[in-house]
Amino acid sequence: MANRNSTGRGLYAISVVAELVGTGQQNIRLYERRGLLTPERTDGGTRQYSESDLAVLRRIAELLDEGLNLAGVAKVLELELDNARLRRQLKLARARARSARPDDGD
DNA sequence: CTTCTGACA
DNA sequence: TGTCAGTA
Repeated sequence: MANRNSTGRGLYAISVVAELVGTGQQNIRLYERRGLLTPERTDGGTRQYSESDLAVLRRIAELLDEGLNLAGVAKVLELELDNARLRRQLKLARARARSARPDDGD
């Protein structure tokens, strides 16, 4: 598996993510400039990409391939994050309702 | 490794 | 507009 730090996230340098995603380092830096992702930085300023950053980059490649421009990709990513947050919230709310009212399940 | 600039489809 | 090469 990938290298792991104390927080349990695998870390990658931009050169390796570029090869994994199949794009150039320059493009990945541009995506960051456009607000599509925000990788960690070392004290020296070097980008450290996590496993989730890698997933986002693969998603970006997918959306670009479908014909979206970077502005559109940024919107989709934002909405997908909101959607994931809402799903987690709904799951919790359902669990609370279930325990408070046992005879009326889903 | 970083940033910026310019050429190309 | 996004990608890629070259540079400081």
